[in-house]
Amino acid sequence: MGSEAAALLVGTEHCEPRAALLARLEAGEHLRIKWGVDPSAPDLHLGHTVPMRLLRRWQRAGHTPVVIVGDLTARIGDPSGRSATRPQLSPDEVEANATTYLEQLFTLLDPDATEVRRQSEWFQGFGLAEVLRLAAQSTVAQLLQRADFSQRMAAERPIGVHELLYPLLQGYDSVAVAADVELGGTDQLFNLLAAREIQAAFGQPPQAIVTVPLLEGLDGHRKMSKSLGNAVGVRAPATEQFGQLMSIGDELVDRYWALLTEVDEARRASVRAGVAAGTIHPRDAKAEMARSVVAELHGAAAAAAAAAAFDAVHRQGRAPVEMPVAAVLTGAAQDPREILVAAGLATSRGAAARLVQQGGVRLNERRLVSWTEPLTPAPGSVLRVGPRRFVRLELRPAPR
RNA sequence: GGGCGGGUACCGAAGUGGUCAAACGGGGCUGACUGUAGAUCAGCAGGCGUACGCCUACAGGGGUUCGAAUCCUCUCCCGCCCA
Repeated sequence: MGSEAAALLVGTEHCEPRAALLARLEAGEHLRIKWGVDPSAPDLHLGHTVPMRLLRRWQRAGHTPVVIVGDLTARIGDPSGRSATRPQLSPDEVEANATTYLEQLFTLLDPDATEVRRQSEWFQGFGLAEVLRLAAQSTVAQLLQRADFSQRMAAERPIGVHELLYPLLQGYDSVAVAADVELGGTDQLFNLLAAREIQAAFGQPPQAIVTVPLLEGLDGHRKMSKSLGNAVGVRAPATEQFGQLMSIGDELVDRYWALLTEVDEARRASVRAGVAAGTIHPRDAKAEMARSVVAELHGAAAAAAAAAAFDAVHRQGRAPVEMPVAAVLTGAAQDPREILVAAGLATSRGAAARLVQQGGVRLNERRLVSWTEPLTPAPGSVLRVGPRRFVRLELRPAPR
């Protein structure tokens, strides 16, 4: 069925060569679809789940995801552009990262129907002669066409020689696993295309390539990235994810919904129309999106609970049911600053004093007006900083 | 090997002898407002001291000076150009 084949490409950006790929899919071929992961950092965010979700769709259609762990390139480290040199990781660190990475991946994919391969499998024994042979497949001019290279050249920023090699190494990965298709983010377009050349040079039929859009971060402008601080962690608690999703701008809601859930286009279209017509409040549309995204990761029940907790705190101004507990009380009068620091709500006494001065501290919902007066809070009192940081205070066990 | 330009707070980036705990932007935090942790507006933003103050900080060491992020010197690191 043509529509089934086409469904595998819904939501993708580039596809090359599209007609040929569709033909193979419609012919019922089972394809090996390659996806590379970078184990230089262990924590995944929602941006990573966009290709993961597409991979799952292909898997369910009977194709085989071939996940390549870039253990070798992660170990070398990548100074790309930044002034700070990225620390080189030890094999153990890379392995640990890879393990947590795969754990998270397999919350979406079926591990039994997934092939996991490591770059080191074929690069470990790679000799200089083979590196040179691989390098001979491309020219500097070709490699410099990659957008971020040419930009860095123009900006007189450094480009490591090994970075030039990355597209070639990734391309060789495709040779090693005989990929039929490779999936990647839009930023990977160049590397994916380069792999086609490498495969051809090694006598293999070139893979088809499919790219998915990059997810914007919570700021709505730059791509989601942990180092930019605009990411939602895959393993973050449901309440935190929900709150973060509720913080995005309205214009981002439908895009997140489309990229991060399997909610069908009809439902999204009707919500879009409702918002446009004024019959659906934009806030409610966003909440529905947030709920379905969180449900993907934590289940529907957890998502509903997160939504309820969010409403309680932010719409009704009530304290959450669950909050961290800090055993900091001595039973005697204490400097409010000490309590704030001990409860982890301030990093220093000076910072604590500032918070009080700015009117950001409440004890049992009564605003503190001065930090000079010692307090004797009863055990169980709730200390609150700002709109959403709550800590329950308890007596400290007597030191002995 | 030679020439030139750099290394400043979470990030980017000003500052080139005192008025620098260091402009400005981003990020963060607080407040007001609100439909939210969004937008907008206002404020805060090294540590210790309730204050005059002290300590630590502008890659690292040494020095000049009453006084240095700013000048000299050595070291380390980075970029560009020439070879």
